[in-house]
Order: sequence, then C-alpha cells, then structure tokens
Amino acid sequence: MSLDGQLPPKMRLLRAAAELLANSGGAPVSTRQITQLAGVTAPTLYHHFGDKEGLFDAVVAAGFEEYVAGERDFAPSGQPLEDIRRMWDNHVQFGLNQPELYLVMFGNIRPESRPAIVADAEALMEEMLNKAAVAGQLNVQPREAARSILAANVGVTLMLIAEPASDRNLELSTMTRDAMIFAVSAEPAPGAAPGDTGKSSVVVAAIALNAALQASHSDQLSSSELKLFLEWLHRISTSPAG
Amino acid sequence: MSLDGQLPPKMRLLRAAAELLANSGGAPVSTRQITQLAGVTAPTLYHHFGDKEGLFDAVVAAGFEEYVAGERDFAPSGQPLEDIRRMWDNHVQFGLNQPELYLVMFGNIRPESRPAIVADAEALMEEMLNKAAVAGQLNVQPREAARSILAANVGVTLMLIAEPASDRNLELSTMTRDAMIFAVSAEPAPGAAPGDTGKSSVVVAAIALNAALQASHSDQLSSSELKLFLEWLHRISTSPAG
DNA sequence: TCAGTTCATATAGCATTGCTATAGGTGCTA
DNA sequence: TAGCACCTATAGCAATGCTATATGAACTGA
Repeated sequence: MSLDGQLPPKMRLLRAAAELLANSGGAPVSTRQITQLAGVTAPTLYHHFGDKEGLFDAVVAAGFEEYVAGERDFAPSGQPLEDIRRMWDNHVQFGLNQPELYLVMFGNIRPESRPAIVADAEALMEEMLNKAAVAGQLNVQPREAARSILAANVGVTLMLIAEPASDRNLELSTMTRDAMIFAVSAEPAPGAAPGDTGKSSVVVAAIALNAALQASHSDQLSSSELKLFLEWLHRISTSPAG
Repeated sequence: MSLDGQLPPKMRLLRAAAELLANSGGAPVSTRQITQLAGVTAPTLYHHFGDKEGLFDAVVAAGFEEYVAGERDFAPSGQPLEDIRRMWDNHVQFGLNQPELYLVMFGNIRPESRPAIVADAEALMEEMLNKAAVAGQLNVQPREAARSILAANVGVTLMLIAEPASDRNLELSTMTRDAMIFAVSAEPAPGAAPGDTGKSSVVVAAIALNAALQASHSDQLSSSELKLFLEWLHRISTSPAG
C-alpha cells in the first residue's frame, strides 16, 4: 500500500495527497490516510508542510504548474485569437481531467487565501491577448479582456464538472468561448460586413498602440513623457463614446 | 448567546447555522458552535437534519429561495434582454452579499450532490430568455443561452468574491454580462448597421417560432406532426450555416 | 382518567480528526 | 569522538461529527 519506497518522504507525501484527493470524490481526505499511503508518520508531514493546508497548497501549486505548462505547450499559431481559443479549451480539459484539484483551485477561492492563482492565470491569458492587441484585433484593454474571459472560462468549467460525466455537452464551452472572444475582438464576425467592428477604429488603434508600446519599451519618449502619453492613450482606449 | 428563545428548535438551528456560516470567513463551522448558539444539544440537530450536511443543505435551500425571490422580484420591463441584465446583476449582488453561502451553493458543486440548484437557476434564466426568443431577439436556443449566460455569471461572481472587497471592480461584471447577452442576441449592437445580426434572419425566426409554439400549445397540428415539426425547426435553428 | 404511542430533547461517550511535545536516529564536519 | 543540523517515530491531546440510550412532553383511544 505504500508509495514508491525510494522517493524522498516529501515527494511521497505530495503524491499521496494528490492521488487521494483525485480519487476522493469530494469526501475530505484525512492526514492519516495521506501519511499511511506515503508510508510516513504524522510529524513528517508537519515538518515539511507545517499544516494540512500547507500540504494541499503544495499540491495545488504543483497542479497549477502542470496547468501553466499545458497552456504554454503549443506553439503560437500566429493568430492570437486562435491561440486564446486553445487556451480556453486547455483550461476546460484540465478541469475535467482533474476535477477535484480544479475545485480546490478555482471553486473555493476566498479573498484572504487564493487569488494568487487567479492572478497568475489572468496574467497568462493577458500575455496572449497582448499579441492580439498589438495586431489591432482587440476591442478592450488586454487585462480587462483576460479577466472577463477567464471568469467565463472558470464558470463554464465548473458547470461542466457539476454535470454527470455522461451527459456533458462541450457545446456549452465552445459557445461561451466564442461569445467571449467575439465580444472582445475587433474583427468582424465571420459573415458580417468588413469594417464593422462595433467600436470606432481609433479606439482599436489606441489599444493596439498601447499594447505595442508596453511590449517594446520604446526610447523615443522620456519616462515621464511616456507615462503621460500612456495615460492619454488609456483614456482614449476606454472612452465610452468609442 | 442563545437565539430567539421562542422559535422552534429546528428554526433556531437553521438560523444559527446560517449566521455562523455567514460570519465564518471560510473557516469550518462546527456542530457544537451551531447547537450552542441555537441553545440546543447535539441529538436535536441530528433528529431534525440527520446530518451536518443535511443542515447545510437546508441552509442552502433557504438561501436559494431567497435568491429566486430576488430574481422574480422586479416587474418585467417589457424588454426581455433588459430583464436578463437585471437578473445577472441580481445574481452578482446576491453572491457579494452572502459570499459564504454563495460559495457553498456554486463553488463546491459536484456531480453527485448539487446540480439541482444549478438546474433551477438555469430554468429561471431560461424562462426569461424564452420571452426574448418569442420576440425574435435570440440567436440561439433559450436553453443553451441560459446555460451559457449562467455559467459566465457564476464565474464572474466567484472572481469578484475572490477579490478583496476594497478593489472590487464591477466593470468586470457589466462587461462580461453585455458580452454574453450580445452574443446570444439577434439585435444589432448599439452602433452597428441595423439588420446585421451575424445570423441569418431565418434562424432567428425559427428560434422565435419554436419558443412561441412551446409557450402557446397550438392545436393546429397533431401531436405527432408537432413533434416532427419541432424537430425540423430545431434543426433549422441550430444550423451551423446560419 | 390513564396506559400507550409518538415526537422531541438531554446525558454521556465513542471513534476520528488535525496537530504536537518529546525523543530518537541519521549523516555530516571538526 | 563530539557536536550539530536535519529528519523521523512514539505517544497522546483537544476538538470534531455522530450516536446509544434514556427522559420528558404531548396527544390518542378506551
């Protein structure tokens, strides 16, 4: 019943906790179960992780690294918005493959504990959206778009996890995904008249310039000039009249 | 320290549990805390609710009734899509007002336990979307639209709960909300050329007819005819070529 | 009126939980 | 060999969810 006798106890604890969590089906996992499966006694756990929550945080961190690796895995297609779609699908798939871990990561988020993960996930998506913004394909600030898309992505994934695996319908995911991407994108819909973006082109251009500037660290302006310039740009690109 | 001495113990237990849960800040609430606050001993709890989880299910059920009441509270504005917006905002506000309860309701949903609540919430939103569909304002089936919008709604609310209350930015909510509504709606965007809906008008009309038929129980067709007719209608209204 | 029945609550305690005070190896450097 | 830092084990505590059993109250039917 013990786990990989030759790994160091810390690793064995991590794996045991992850495995038990994955197979728990929502039931709480006790430290005794974990230490027994790891072939270790209680104080070892508390020596390495301080706390039961510390151990689970470590499990979550490992899970998140796996998630990030998955999100970075594929080569950019050259079409940023297409890459965003793949990020979305990757996110959903991660949640469905490891529902218990996912619920710990995104289902129980509370202000005092967890938003670091959310911030990292948002940064990951914002990074990709920046490319879209530079290419003039974005309607709104990349950060706002990332937050919005990620929120919908999490909501969809939770809904799919809540459904019995048998009648899980991934159309919910693709539909919501495309709706969100369409909403933030400056490109015309696949059948609409070209040039009709819903936002004036000056806003799109401002957003693109903003993103490009932040990516390239241009030397043409002094830092104080740049700061003011960016402020104006921001004001333009978030103008409600757009 | 005891709670409203004159209510029946079952009620006092419910209120004590709700109150402790609301103020727990995420920390687990023990049955001893609950029974002490309710001025009752342990077996009373298990007599009435069977289980700690049973008690919390009852709390959730009460919370959900409050939620539904809030969603039905306002008079329909005559513009179904505007009512959907209000439902969305109501949902978010409910979550922010009772974050702990909300997290129990929507943050920990697992296939085996909780989706009844989700189904009810979806039905509530679908009901409203049906009116939009009848009015020819919908791009997709009301059920799919409801699922999609609710998923995004839950995701946004969870994200907002996760943020410290100080820098909570409701713009995330309004932006995501309008993106989702726009995506499912057949109406032109507030600045786009009229008539450009992204979907062909035949699809919109088919969806509208479908919704109208299901609402009015027309007698013009036999039940078997109607069944086939609805099937065709469904095929048209979900046609990818639309 | 009173035994019988049902419902509701209390006393006391069990098994399990997260966690720790203390002590005992290990392997290294001097 | 002694000293030291690191890691692990023995044993046990307080708190938890829950229950076996008993007591009270309220109603029913004769």
